Amino acid sequence: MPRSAALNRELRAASRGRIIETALRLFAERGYAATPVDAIVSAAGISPGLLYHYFPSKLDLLRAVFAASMTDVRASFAAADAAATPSVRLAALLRGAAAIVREHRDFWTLSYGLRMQREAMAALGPSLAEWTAEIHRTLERYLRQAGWPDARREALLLFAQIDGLCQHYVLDPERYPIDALVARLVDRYASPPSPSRRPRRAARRSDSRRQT
Amino acid sequence: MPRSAALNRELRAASRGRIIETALRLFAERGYAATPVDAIVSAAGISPGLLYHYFPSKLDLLRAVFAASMTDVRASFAAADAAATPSVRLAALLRGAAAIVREHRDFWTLSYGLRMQREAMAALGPSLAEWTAEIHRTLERYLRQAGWPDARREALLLFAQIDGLCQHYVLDPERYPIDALVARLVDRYASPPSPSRRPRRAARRSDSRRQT
Amino acid sequence: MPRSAALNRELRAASRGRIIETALRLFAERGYAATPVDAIVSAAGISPGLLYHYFPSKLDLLRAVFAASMTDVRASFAAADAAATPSVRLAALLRGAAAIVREHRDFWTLSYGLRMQREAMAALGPSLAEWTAEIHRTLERYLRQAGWPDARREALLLFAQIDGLCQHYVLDPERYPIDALVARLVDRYASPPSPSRRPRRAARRSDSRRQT
Amino acid sequence: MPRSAALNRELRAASRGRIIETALRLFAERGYAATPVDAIVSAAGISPGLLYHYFPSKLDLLRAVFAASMTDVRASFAAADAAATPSVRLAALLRGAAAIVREHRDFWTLSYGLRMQREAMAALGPSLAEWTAEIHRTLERYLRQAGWPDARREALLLFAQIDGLCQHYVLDPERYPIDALVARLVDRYASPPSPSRRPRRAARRSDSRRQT
DNA sequence: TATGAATGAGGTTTCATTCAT
DNA sequence: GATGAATGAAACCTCATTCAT
Repeated sequence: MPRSAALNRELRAASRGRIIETALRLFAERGYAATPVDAIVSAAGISPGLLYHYFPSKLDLLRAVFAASMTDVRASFAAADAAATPSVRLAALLRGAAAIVREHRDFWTLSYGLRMQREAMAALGPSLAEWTAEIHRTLERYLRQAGWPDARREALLLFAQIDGLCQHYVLDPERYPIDALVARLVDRYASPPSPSRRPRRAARRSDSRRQT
Repeated sequence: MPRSAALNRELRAASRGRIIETALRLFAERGYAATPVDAIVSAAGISPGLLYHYFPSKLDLLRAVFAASMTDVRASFAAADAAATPSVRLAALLRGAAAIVREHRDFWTLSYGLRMQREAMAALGPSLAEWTAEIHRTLERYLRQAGWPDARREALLLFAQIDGLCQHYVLDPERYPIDALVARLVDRYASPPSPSRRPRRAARRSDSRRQT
Repeated sequence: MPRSAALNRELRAASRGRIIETALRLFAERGYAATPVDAIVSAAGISPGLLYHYFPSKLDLLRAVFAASMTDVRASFAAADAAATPSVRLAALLRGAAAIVREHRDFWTLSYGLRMQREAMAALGPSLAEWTAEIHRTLERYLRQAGWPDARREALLLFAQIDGLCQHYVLDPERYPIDALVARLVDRYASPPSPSRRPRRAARRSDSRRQT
Repeated sequence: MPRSAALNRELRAASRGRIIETALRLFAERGYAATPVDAIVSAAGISPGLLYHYFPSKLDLLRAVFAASMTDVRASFAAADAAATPSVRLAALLRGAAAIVREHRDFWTLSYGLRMQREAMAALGPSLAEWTAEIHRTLERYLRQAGWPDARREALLLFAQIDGLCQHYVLDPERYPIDALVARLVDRYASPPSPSRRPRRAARRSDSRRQT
């Protein structure tokens, strides 16, 4: 009976989904290590057995939580990449970051809380670290394409700033004016600094002109 | 006859100090919740009883760890405040942040890992949150005194950037070029943007007209 | 498919019951404070986790032990109250006390061992103290109805005597002749002292006069 | 220097005494098993080392506490024994029991709390049990000498009653009218029951006449 | 698919006791 | 005689996980 199989698939997906959502919420609130499986189980209104039916261990549940959120995150960044010009892409990336952090607040809370812990990160696999590196490379590329001098360092500075903004937003989402701040950032990075302010870098200025 | 009071003081200070140091290191490495008291105890080479002789609970130990590090942190910021002119103060603050994060890497690792967790922060008391607010106010004051427009938001941007830099440094202290990045920041914030730069936006507006 | 609800109920009742029984026995033997939870756990042949699955703490287990026994105790006293005449009721109450203490020896051992400790009693709640007061009121009522003068004090005396008997029985159940003693008490309290007996004291007074 | 030796003896006695007093008070309040040595130590204002200098273990301290109080208790009963006639001796014993329990409330609280626990009693040695048996024998002797029929059982009844009274007093010393109740008991046991009420015991009555 | 009773290793904490001085 | 830092076994309790149904 194909119908019952389909129904089963739906049930599975629903249950899995609910567990992941609940786990994400609680992990974000209390931290991964400080959240008992029982807390997730009772918040999700299921039995411990069921959770272990879907996830072999608490750590695997954490991995699933990450995987689920990362899919969305990657999609957003891919969208930014589709924009026409470098500076538009950069603006899209910055605005996208703000949008993502607002939509996936719990995920970022969890990530920020976890990323300082070597062991946990190792257990999560290299995906998060790789993603971080990728963001940095992307920023660097955008900045270079937009004509910024020393794009590597500039990317590090900008990445730190975005990361800080997102984190401060997540810490106080009600009051932190992330949109206004991102708007100002977008404005500031709309074009590379005018050469007149940095006489030292006259040489480089000519470089960037050539690239244009 | 009992041990002399001075010797007792020394013994106490030594034990307390060793416990706090060890706890800070392990909390930073594995996270507070994921670090068993026994791990601290055996790393410090003492008995569990002694730890509880000095600290009523694991949470109190965490508080003591914070208190110990915050003393140093405050001292460093106070030093920055002593500089003569606003822009020198700002530079001192930025450089001081980098210095502190390098000297107290474990402390910042721990703080960054913990600050996302409501419960833990509540248990730690308002001191950390207050300190954050104070940093922001200080930054805002320095920027305003240095003649920056919209100092409040500028302070938020700058704070986010410093925070991000420190965090990225802490994540990869061997390779992250924090000094170079802070130097660039100092340079960038050495003087407020000259009003003459504003026309750049006007220029762009005419650009977009052309595109239309 | 999950176990049937009925089977679960049985399992629960069986486990809870066995834990309570075992706890009562060990608490009686060694005292509440001197009985490790592990001793109960291994005597009951279960895991520590299961005990805490049913009782949130050792103190709650103690409360449950009390609640379980008090149910029986109350039932017995209620039965005595159903007798027809005051003196029969009194006799029933006295005999009932002896019966109860024999059937619930461990419970009384535990109570007698615990009731001297302010903290423990406070933690157990007012139920035991209230029950004591109730016994006294009941005794007083029976005695008054049976025509005893100064029933209040007489009730205190009688209560003290019953309590002492029960306690001495519990201390040496093999040899203490509680039934014979209660029989004599019943006999003695079968009817109030006849006013005609008072002259005995008058007689003695005249005796002493002769001696003078 | 004999002076310093004498001084030492005084210091010893004072320290020992203070520890015993404090221990008695705390053991009575919280129970022996539930009272940490540290509680005694800090209540007595001394160091743990000093306590162990005087008493090899917590149990030995308990033994010392018992020994100290039992000395007083025995003295009081010896005094009762010195009275001239049996009925006066009985009255003296009853009043003495009330007096002792009032003066040594903590001791009785402790004893009553402990005597239900086999292990603890065994560790305390046979002295308490022996003393109990002795009281019973003494009561029996007094009653027999005063002409009571079936003195053995009567002694058990009376002992139970005294014990109950003392215990109820100890449970609520502010309000329990122990003196009035003991007075009534004394009155009741001033002379054996008049034979007219118990025709069965006519034979014995003639015995008592002969003794008069 | 789903339940929930049950496990047991290990977590935090307590506490009787020791020992250098 | 006296101190108090230090010990370590054991106490209470938690929590990730299993398993019969």
